[in-house]
Amino acid sequence: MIQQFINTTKALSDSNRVRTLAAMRDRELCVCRIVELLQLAPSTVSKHLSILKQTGLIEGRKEGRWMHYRLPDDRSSDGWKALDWVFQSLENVKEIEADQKRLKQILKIDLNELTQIYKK
Amino acid sequence: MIQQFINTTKALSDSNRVRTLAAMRDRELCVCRIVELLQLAPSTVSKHLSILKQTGLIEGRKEGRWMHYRLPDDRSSDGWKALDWVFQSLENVKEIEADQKRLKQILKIDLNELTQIYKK
DNA sequence: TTTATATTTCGTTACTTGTCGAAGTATAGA
DNA sequence: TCTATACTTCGACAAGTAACGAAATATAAA
Repeated sequence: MIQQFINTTKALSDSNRVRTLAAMRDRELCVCRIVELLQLAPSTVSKHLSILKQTGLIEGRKEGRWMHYRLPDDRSSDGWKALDWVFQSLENVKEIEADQKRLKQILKIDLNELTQIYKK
Repeated sequence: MIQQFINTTKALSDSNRVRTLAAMRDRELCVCRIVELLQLAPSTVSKHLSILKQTGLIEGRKEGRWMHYRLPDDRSSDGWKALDWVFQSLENVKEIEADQKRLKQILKIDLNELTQIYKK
């Protein structure tokens, strides 16, 4: 089905979703950290994550109250074929580099503290 | 700029545009043949082609009254990095195989005859 | 020069998509 | 058990997009 491929390209045609994938490159992330990175409403981020999950670009794992998402475990999956191209295309893209820098700070924050931040 | 990458994924997130790229894989095509393949209005096809051209996924060449489009000459371009992934993903996709078959018939038709077909 | 042809541009319309806040669900802790 | 928390689902709305036909442009042929 060509629709499967189109679903993947559609999933990749939003910059917030692409930034999310880039942020997950080396680690899994809980929803609240992505909310903090993208500065979007939790409901919006959740929608983005569900789209990425549906196309097999990420996987989810629930741990207590927190939901953690990461890139697929299976390196030979179709999802990873797309991701390899995405990450190659994103090399030296300054917005992504800025995200990586900011993400380092966000990762230092304890999960219990973090959600206090965007509550205000 | 991440926007450059997003423009490419947006260009690839329409099945008629993807079918067009697949059809051009082994040959350049004039607009009227793509109109015949996709069964869309010429103005619609023209718009699709301009989107593909703007993102560097195809190149255009004018010859008399006819406009011919083809994949980029420069195999090492960013466009081709995307195209390599696209074509790999499209392997064994039945809609694309059906297009290739139909395209063979369309290529037999002389350009001067062809445009009479969708005029009715 | 006039007419026919191939394609593009423009304006309109129907549909899709990203966003939010409110409400719902599920889990942890008091 | 009750409350707070982390996330998701739902409904609404604004912005974006694919489609068409009509008009414009450019080239070839009469």
